[in-house]
Amino acid sequence: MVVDGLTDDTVDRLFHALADATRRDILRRCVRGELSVSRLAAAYPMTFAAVQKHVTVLERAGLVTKERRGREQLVRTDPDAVGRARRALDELESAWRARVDRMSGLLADDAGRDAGPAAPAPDDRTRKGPDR
Amino acid sequence: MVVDGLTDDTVDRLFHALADATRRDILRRCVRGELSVSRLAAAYPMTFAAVQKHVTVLERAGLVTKERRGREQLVRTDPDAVGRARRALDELESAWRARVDRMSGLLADDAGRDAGPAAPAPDDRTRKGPDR
DNA sequence: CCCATCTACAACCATTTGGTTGTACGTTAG
DNA sequence: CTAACGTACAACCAAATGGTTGTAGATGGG
Repeated sequence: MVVDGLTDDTVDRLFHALADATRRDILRRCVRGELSVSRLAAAYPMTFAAVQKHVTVLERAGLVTKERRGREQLVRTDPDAVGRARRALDELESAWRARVDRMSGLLADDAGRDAGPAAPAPDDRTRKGPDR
Repeated sequence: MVVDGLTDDTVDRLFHALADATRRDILRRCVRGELSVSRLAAAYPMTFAAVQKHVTVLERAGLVTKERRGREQLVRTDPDAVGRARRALDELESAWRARVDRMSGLLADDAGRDAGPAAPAPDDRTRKGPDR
């Protein structure tokens, strides 16, 4: 399942990184000027190491970049990253809108609707999506 | 951290549900006409129970609704759900754009830039985001 | 009625996650 | 040089995740 140059794994990491309030907060904080990890860590009720891990997750998702300055490591959110998240969402939504539009046509003959599924999902057991 | 009526928990569940290729695939499949869970399960190399769990995750994230028809349970993706995901992303991005714009002003006096952080993150240790 | 189908749910297991502590290493300030 | 700071990383732990099997309750077809 690769659509727009975004691998399944990429999207997995992206959404997984976003699925945590602390990490989302780090993202918000690190756009208002890059912060060192230790300064960041001081803002949360957890250890430096824990925050460090969160930053790593964000980094592997491509949401954030680290840049060393002297002894500290500055974290900055990647502005393009949100774009990538949005594209992943768009990729999902495009399937949406197309089928929904097509469906609205099918909904016209509402009589035969409870005879069976509107679209018989033509031979879908061809082992498509999940490559995990 | 509640901004647009979207709780942290809500957003957590939303993104977590999206952070799995199988679940995203289920979403794509269930917009082209609602499918029963068993029919859905036949499309994946895993047990019915496993797929059932995935559907539950999607349901608790509000991405999908189940509707009983006879002995089968039809799964349909909620069209508004993507909107909610997008809003969550927007909420993140708005912080972005605002600060980035403000930052571009600060970047003008590039001389003093390596003396310290551009924005001193004014008293950020006020215990904001993470309620986990 | 009986049987096959679809669903629900509990119990279990391996792996991952999110957190901790502890140790080691480079860098800067005094 | 030495001490303090910022970081990296390993080891460990509890809880959640993603999967399995097994059992049991509704429902529809013959």
